[in-house]
Amino acid sequence: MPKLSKSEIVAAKLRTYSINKGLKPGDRLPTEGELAEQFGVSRVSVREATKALGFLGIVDAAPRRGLSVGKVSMKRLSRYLSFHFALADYPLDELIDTRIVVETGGLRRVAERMAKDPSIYEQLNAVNDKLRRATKKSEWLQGEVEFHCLLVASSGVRALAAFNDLVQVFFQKFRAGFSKSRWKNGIRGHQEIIDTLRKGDYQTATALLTEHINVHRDRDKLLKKKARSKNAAKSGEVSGSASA
Amino acid sequence: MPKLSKSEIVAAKLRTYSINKGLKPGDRLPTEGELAEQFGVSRVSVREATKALGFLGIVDAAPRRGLSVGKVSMKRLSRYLSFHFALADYPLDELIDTRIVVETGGLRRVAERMAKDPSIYEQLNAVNDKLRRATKKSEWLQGEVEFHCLLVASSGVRALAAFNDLVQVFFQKFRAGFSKSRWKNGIRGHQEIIDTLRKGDYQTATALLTEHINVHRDRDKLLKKKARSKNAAKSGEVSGSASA
DNA sequence: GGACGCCGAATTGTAAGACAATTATAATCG
DNA sequence: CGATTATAATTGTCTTACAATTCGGCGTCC
Repeated sequence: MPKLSKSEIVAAKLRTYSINKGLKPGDRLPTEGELAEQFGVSRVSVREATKALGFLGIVDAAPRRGLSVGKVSMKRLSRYLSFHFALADYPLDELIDTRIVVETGGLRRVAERMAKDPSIYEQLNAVNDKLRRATKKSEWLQGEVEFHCLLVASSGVRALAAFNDLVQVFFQKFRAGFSKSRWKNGIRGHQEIIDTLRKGDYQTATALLTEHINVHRDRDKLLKKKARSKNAAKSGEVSGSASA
Repeated sequence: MPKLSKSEIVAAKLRTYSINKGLKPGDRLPTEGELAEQFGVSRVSVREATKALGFLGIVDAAPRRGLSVGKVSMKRLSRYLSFHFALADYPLDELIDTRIVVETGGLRRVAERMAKDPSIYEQLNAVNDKLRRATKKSEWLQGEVEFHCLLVASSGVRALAAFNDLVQVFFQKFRAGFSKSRWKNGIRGHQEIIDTLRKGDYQTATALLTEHINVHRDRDKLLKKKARSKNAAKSGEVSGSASA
């Protein structure tokens, strides 16, 4: 159990403070100086906490205006996470399992809401259309994530959607090496899924979506096999030191 | 475009630095002092950046060892999702939906793993036994959360478990007013669920668990009806400290 | 009387220096 | 050779100070 630093404690206290006061995005917080006094730490420690939270958009700071509560945006989070993907490896199998649980778990509600509100289908359709028009890989990657996030968000279960945003960000790197023929397959799969949902058949849609996500699992196995045979050839890899 | 603060610039430079050097988790970074000199800023600015990245687990810092590239963990990121939860204040219905999706979503894997490893059943059983011996409400509350967390953790999908831990915490306040007769029912429900899982019948277990969680939904409707007629003042009782 | 600009004060942003806390490495002793 | 202690390097925290930014009011000019 790692000991928490003061700035982390301050961050935690800020959270409970926000909860206690029932603060909503936009509400003002005490100034750094007041927080320092209230928490019994120096302004530096408070700053390290608020600054870190500021990176994530959780708090907003400006001179003279002071601190205020921001809105946590997964976009913001993913900005700082993005460069880390190349380095960190979360086990793909578990990520896929997670995706399947979260995405398929919302499907019944998506179908229900779709029946009441046709615009949900239209939105999903629009994203998939945009995906068809994508030419650059970056466009496609973004659209792919957007589709799956919108799908879960369409369930109306916002907590689930927030978590899913995060998972998608983690997953992004595995999508990177997809060939163009796979794109087309994926887009067809999306269309099948939302069309099936519109008919109210969420069970078939669940099977389709599960298959759609499981494609990555097969791909990963191939990659690993390749890596193994390559590794067998040269087995003396030591990572370089970091100092300049 | 908002002007970037120096610490944000430092964070960005750290990114290009890491990418250029091709660093992997565990690799060492220059010290705060060296970075400050290299980037032409004070150590304070460097610290604000590394601290923020440290919150996310992207960098790891320890005295004498210095800075190193860290491994991003779902658990770590869940801490920031908790801010999201705190600020968003989701209605109970959505939390229940979330719980159902996450907890039932893991059941198939729990059953599979249980077949291979009987100790999983034993552990769940032990927690439920402890629950039977509980006398104080606080004991029961803790045990209840422990059971549901262990259940999801038993699926072996760690990201899902991390998220579930979070949901349980936010759900806890709704459990507070349960009567003792409900306890007994809940414990019987737990037993049924794990016994059914041991038989490998995860589908029946899914139905049982869904029902078990849905009990809270009914209760909430009653409470709301009462609250409407009373139209009482709101009580915001949340106390907490930084958990380790 | 109203719009415009300017000035001052409050607050965050950045800096430098010092010391405490922690821990990896080296030195020492049995 | 192993365990223990000493040392040094590095982060963690505090204090103080000042620069940068911006909000609010005040005065001036039309």
